[in-house]
Amino acid sequence: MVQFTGQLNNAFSALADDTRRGVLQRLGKREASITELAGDFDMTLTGMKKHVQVLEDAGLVVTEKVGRVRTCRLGTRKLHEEQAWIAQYQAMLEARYDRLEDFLERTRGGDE
Amino acid sequence: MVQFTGQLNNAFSALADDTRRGVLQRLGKREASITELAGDFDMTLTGMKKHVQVLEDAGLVVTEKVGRVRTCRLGTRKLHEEQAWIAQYQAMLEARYDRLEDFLERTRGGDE
DNA sequence: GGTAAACTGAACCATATGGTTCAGTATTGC
DNA sequence: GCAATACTGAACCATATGGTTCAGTTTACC
Repeated sequence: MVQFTGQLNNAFSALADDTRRGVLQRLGKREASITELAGDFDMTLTGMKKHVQVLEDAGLVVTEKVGRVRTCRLGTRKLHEEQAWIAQYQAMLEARYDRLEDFLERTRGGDE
Repeated sequence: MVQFTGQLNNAFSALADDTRRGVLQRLGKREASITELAGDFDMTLTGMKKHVQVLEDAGLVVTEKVGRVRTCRLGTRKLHEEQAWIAQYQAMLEARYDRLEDFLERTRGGDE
């Protein structure tokens, strides 16, 4: 099996934070510098830089420094694996529910 | 707006760990005691207890103690909000892509 | 050439996380 | 009643997280 788990860990933990989810939505509207993002989320440059770093490590954001400003944009990661994991989990829940239904059906048949 | 963000934080951070995702899949097959889970994941009882606590706080697992054994089962949380967040993010990416396409289309028309 | 802007890195801080051990407590079964 | 089982709680540990300040460095602009 490929090393999907590290990717899942990174992305899920990147998403487990208000500020970072906010930054993603903000970058959805328009690219932004660190300064802009720090302003929008009322945080120091250094603090925002760290969040951006986390998002970049998770592949959710790419940055490019030209001159003295670093521009942040949404990355290539589309959260397909994360979506797939959740979908598979839900399918499992469904299957369990079906088995329960089935069980109740058979039990009812036997009891009555 | 309702306080969805705390739920998202809890669930995403609960999912950002191999062991915990493993426990969820394990519990999908069959309910289990803390001892069983600790054995399956080669961890102390106390360690596993903490993971189960995190999952329980996120609503992904419910536990019930009868006699001296605490049985763990999958909870009621179906990750719909998390799935929705991801879907909305992907929709945003799509929309951006469409706008880009549109832009390129218009630019090409003007340039050629 | 000098000042301001934008970022960066190191250091620090408080708290959280993921694990352990150890010392209980409560239940079970002989 | 006693030993073993199953869990629990406190304490501890190392490292990570989310933030700060402060002291640079680089770039832009008058």
